[in-house]
Amino acid sequence: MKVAKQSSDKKLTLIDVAVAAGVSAITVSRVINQPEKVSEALRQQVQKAIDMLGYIPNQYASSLASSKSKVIGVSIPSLSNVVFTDVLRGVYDVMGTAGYKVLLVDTHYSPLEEEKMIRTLLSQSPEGLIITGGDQTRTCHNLLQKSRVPVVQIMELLNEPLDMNIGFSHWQAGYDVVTHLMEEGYERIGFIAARMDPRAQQRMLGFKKALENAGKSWKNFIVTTPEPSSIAVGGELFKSLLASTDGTVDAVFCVNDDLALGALFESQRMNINVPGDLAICGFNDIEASRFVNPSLTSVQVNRYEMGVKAAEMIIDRLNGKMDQPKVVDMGYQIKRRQSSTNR
Amino acid sequence: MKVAKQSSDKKLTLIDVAVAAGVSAITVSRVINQPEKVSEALRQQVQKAIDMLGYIPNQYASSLASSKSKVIGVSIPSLSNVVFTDVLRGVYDVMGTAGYKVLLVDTHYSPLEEEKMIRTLLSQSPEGLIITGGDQTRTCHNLLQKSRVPVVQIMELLNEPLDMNIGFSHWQAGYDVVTHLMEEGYERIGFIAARMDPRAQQRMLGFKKALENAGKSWKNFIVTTPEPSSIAVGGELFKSLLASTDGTVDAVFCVNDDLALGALFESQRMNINVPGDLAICGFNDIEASRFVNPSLTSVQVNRYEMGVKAAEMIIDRLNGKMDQPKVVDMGYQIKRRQSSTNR
DNA sequence: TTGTACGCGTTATCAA
DNA sequence: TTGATAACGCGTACAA
Repeated sequence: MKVAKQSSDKKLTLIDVAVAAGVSAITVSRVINQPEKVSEALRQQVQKAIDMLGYIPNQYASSLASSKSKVIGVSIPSLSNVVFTDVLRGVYDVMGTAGYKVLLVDTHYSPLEEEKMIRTLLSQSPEGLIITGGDQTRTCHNLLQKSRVPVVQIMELLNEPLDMNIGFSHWQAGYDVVTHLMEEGYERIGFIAARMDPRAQQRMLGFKKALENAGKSWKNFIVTTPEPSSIAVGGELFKSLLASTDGTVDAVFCVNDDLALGALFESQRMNINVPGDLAICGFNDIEASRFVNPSLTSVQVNRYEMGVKAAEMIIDRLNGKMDQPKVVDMGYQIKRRQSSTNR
Repeated sequence: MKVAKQSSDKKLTLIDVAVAAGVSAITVSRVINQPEKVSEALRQQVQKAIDMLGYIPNQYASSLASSKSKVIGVSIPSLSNVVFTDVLRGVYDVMGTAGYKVLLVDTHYSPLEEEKMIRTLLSQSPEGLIITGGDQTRTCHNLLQKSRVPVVQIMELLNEPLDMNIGFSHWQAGYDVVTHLMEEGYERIGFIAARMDPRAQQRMLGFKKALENAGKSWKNFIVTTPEPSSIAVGGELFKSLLASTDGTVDAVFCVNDDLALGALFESQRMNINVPGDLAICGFNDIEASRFVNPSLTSVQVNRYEMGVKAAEMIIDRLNGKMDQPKVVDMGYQIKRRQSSTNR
């Protein structure tokens, strides 16, 4: 026997609302999705029933029927890196107001895990995908291409984007940092990096090339570790660099600001004068870099805006605007601060 | 005319795979979801077809039919606050390995927005929900209760949890910080805070109570702003506090580490000796606090573990383990460092 | 403006 | 172990 208790265990459906409001199911559907197509009177009547019952539409049924998921998949390598969460904020803010849900996955910097995660995302029939960088597995690229879902690859400029692409040249930024240091008169420039993603690799290649172009060797002046980046690791790497260069290094390019802060704090403890005896340069320009003493030279990128733009690129595509550029260079800016100037 | 091209535009379905493998749809379904119920031979045959076609199941159809979404909803106030992303990592790591997808929403610290977001989450038929704190709207609480979805409220201990709850007492932590400062001999203790969420409020109440219990007044010793927290704002608030106390303040309890770093960096620029002339104490114990010079006293909480535990509480519930505790006190620890000791 | 019939892709149920 | 059939809850297409 079917009893229509208000707080029954059964899930509320369109039909329950329809019965309560004395209309048909499709009318309730319209009140929710295309209210302008329902007369004022009925709309209110139905809305009242919806509120009274506390009805919440079943998104699965809706998506299945309409083949519209209103879901955007996002894949980032790490949740604990402000670089990615900054971009995420931009994505969320745009997607949220545009009525899209964001399904976020964390790949832990592993292409294999990323492939698994992207399978997960695809099984949700996302209308768009925002993924980080270009080092996906071959299988993953195939899946993405076959899916025909709009994809934006973010964070770096790629040689062969799958579809759309927004980022900047990490290679050039690395090159420019070294150039800046040399212009400031530093001559023995070291490089420290922790677990390197493809973007960190690019920065390092830019670093090497700049030194080579200046006729310098980087032998013994690069110290890395497979550990993840942190302030602690930055301090350790810095000490290693000092050791491997017999203390002759006079500038350190740190592949990110966490490492740079670690190097700076460590040099403070060692009574090394920054920038007098040593220049330090970071990457990403997190807030602390601007306020620490001495303030830290770093490479600034508009990450939030990158997220916003990536989201907009997806939305434009979904709205049929096919004339938009598929590749966007966000650029970057070297913020010259005390740690590498005023020598 | 229906043609079965391999790279047709039509989406692949179970049936396409079934046809390719020469079995029925339900068998393909079983290969994917309950492989042990299919004979070895058929399983391989079907798996080959799946791989060849690059079939990806439609999660909406699956969820609709099984009324299992394998989705967990998570609601946090901010994506740009490491406090929440730390917890998130724990949630993602556990949920990921348990085969759940995480639908994450950002409420921007607004209960109204949160209500909207939680509606969104509920429309995805989540099997569990992890939400931040207890200041949801009345309507939101009703929705949650009606939904009968397992809910864990995180970050703080609540008087009346909706369901499950994990966190710690921010009030007590605030009280303890002040006690610590007084034990170290500081007597004129100030408090600075930016836009305060309920947890920051609790810390402030603990601060006030501790001063009152010591027979002290906090008049003029509290400076706040509705802006969001940042290092920059920390510096500003610190200067305001100096002004409002005529420079007599000898210790500052900052409601979080960002503000504390701002206060510290600012006092360095003003040549104020920390901890000699001034103690600084933060909250959350982010990594920088441990490494900055002088190192910063702060309140440490195992946020990652909190996320892990919250996820496990949901999963236990889903697995029918009803005997688990519904409230978990994560506790906290005051990390006494240079900024408030060695006076 | 409102309603009817049907299909979306999968799984539960039951039967073979 | 495998398969046929009927849901799942909603939206589309079309009709009234």
